[in-house]
Amino acid sequence: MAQAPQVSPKALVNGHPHGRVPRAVREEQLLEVAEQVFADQGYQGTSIEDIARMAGVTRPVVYDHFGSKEGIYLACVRRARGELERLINEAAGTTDDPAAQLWGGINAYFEFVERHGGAWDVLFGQGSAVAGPAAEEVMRQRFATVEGIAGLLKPFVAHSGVDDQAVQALAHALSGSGEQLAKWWRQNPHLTREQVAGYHMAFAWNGLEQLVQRARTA
Amino acid sequence: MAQAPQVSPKALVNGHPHGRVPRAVREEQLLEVAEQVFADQGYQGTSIEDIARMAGVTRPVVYDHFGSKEGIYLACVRRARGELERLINEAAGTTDDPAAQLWGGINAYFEFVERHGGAWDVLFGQGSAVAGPAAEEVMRQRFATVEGIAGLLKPFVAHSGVDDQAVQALAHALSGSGEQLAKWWRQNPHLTREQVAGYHMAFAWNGLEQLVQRARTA
Amino acid sequence: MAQAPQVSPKALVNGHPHGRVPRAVREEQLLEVAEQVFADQGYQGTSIEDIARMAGVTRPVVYDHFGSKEGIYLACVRRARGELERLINEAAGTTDDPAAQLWGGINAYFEFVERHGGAWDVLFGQGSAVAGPAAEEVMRQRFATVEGIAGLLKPFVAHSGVDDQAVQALAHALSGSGEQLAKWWRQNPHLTREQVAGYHMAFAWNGLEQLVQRARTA
Amino acid sequence: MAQAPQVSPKALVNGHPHGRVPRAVREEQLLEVAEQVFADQGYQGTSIEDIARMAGVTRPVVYDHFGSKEGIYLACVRRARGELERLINEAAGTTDDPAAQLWGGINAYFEFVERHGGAWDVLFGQGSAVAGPAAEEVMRQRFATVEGIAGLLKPFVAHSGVDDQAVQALAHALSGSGEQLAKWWRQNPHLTREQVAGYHMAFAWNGLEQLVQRARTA
DNA sequence: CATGAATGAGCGTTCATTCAT
DNA sequence: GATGAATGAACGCTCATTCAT
Repeated sequence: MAQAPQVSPKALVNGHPHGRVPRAVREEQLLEVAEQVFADQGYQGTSIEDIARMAGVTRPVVYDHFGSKEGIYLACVRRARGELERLINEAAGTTDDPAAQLWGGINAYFEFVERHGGAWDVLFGQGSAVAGPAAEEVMRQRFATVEGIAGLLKPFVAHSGVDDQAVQALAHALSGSGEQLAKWWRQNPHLTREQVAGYHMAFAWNGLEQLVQRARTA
Repeated sequence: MAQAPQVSPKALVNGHPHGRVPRAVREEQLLEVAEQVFADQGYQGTSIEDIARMAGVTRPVVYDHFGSKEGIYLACVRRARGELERLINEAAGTTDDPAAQLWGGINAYFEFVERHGGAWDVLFGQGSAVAGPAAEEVMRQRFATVEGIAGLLKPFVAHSGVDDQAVQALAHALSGSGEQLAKWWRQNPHLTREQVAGYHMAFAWNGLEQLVQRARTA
Repeated sequence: MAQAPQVSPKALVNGHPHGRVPRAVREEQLLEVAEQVFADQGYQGTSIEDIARMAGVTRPVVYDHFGSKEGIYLACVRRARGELERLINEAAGTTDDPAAQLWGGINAYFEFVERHGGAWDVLFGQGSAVAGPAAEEVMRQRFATVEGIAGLLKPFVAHSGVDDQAVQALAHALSGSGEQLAKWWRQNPHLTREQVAGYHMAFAWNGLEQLVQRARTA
Repeated sequence: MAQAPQVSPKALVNGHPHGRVPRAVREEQLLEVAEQVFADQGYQGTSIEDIARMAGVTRPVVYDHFGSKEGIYLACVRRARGELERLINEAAGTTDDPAAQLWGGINAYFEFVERHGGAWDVLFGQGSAVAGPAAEEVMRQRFATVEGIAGLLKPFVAHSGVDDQAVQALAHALSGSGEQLAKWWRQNPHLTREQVAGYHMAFAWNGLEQLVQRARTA
């Protein structure tokens, strides 16, 4: 009679795989854990031991997979940023209308904030507090994302007399305002995503002029 | 006849007072040094020894004046933020026209970036990379500044149907976009202050809509 | 008809056999690799991983063959010393004339230095820097070689009133001077083997007295 | 009445100063301790903690004084070598007769072996087992000593047709034979200093030729 | 007001070694 | 015969902080 395939029972301890585990699985698990820990305690406040303990392994396992503390940190950052960019691009790709596209992108960003809190923290919150070489790499990535946003904006302002440099500036301003609004939201969790996204849209689309006009004529 | 005030000849070593020095002078000097070091090396990358050495004193002196590493760091942050707020408020106080006031505030911010590089770095750049209790205090201060900006915005949108919460949101967006533009500027020093301030003004005042309109009709 | 011996086509990777390989072959290969690595990086500077990587295998293979780091190190040492002793004895066995025999032995030693650089390094150079139990075993082996040299000297000083202990002392002195001359040579590669061997021969055969006499009468 | 000067009672614990101790004293003490520990356990076998514990202090004290493990090791080596050179030069300076000078130098060396066992071990025994950058520095120092010996030999072979290079070779041979004889002595402590020195003198002064002649005519 | 000496605690990293497959 | 995964135990080094002087 045919034997059922002998699946070794990967015991789950604390929701984490325990004992011998394939490389790819361990890697993913470590990233997940590390994201959380870096988000909670920041880079300097996190020790490799913290990550290892929470993953139910010993320190050398972490080093075997990521080589150094900076290594696993940057891997976290890359993963988070990849996810963020994916969401934004996806949202922006569904329409050709500028306002709709902006709205889509903004919404995507705040969805990211809401649903990938840890990842957001690593990119913009507590977890982003690094210095030294890692900081530079992180900065580079941040600028790359903004570059991407600039790429999205460009078609809509073509022939408006706005040069590439100005578009870049706009992209930075857009991204920076979103970031700070997210921080504000985090401190005021009673706000809804729609509200915050609405505020961002209003500011980014209309600027302050129209509000001032409206106030004057009121 | 009036005696000239008896100034004891404070020997200057490395441009710093050496030997016994009145408390207040030492304090100011230590803050100056610390600002520079924190700006250059970040919080975690700076040791009390670094600060003490650059100030030409021994570590206990630093502890005597500021109690702890966090202590001197927060003192730096407070000093820098005080200066920033002073500049902004001063600029905003010289006019009643909303656009002019916004322009003034924005300019004040980028003047701060240009002329108090170290202070800016401590507030928004390398030097701002802290975690833990200090980070929270820093965050509180950041929000206080934004609160101040909101206070400046408020009169201009009164009766426009915009509530306080929305004004706060606008203030955050304004501040966040400025911050990110400053980061961008720092990476691209060939830009002039006028340019960057102009980009910020354009975005904050008009938003993206007008640009898009202009592009469409081009 | 006679079959050609069925040699399984051992794929060579990096000049090393790859995949499954007979025990004896692997062993030899590992020793070769280890000699080189120990010579280059010293005992403490070499990790089992280094050896395994350079041999194109994984660490457990090394353990399977030599049991421990000390194990493979001592195997290296033994191999090298065996080779050295073989060369010296061979050279010494070809004549009965004392001077010729000394000259032969000395030449053999410096030939070893020249042609088996790695082995020499493991015995006397960088690679010989061990401490602990391994160091004692190494010392024992070194003394055994000297014992062998003493055995070669003995016939020539028989009946000269020189006892065994003195012969041993001579053998140590002879070996020590050769070792240091080899170190000197290694730092001054422009010297030829003949020169260095000549210096050693002069010192060991004539001592300093004759030189001094010659200088006096000059 | 005059107070006796208040000498703070430097408590000695384990023969070592305890508590606060002037820098120079601590430095000397640490070197003494380190020499012993390095001699006993070798470089790799010694941890900073070992040294600190034996000195009755904590690790940072060692780092404060010597900066690194290599730092304190090299300081040990330098001290030991300084002492060795001092002894040899002193002995060689008391006479103009070549044989007597050689005898003096040889005796000085073996006195060093006898009375500064730890120092000798650091220079030539267990303790000398280092690799890497430290090894190179150590090698340089060793060669410097030999250079010094060559300087002593030179006057005596002037005009004998022996060039500088040959004198260097002789100095190396002399030093190497002494080193190995010392190793032999260490393994055979029943030998007296006079014996070992005598063996070295015989070898270095007469070489093997005379012995062989004597044996032939016996 | 300031220093010299010292500590306690922690962290990043490495490595020899093992065992199930 | 060989691998992939993991561990336990150190170790070098740094740093914030304290206290007697």
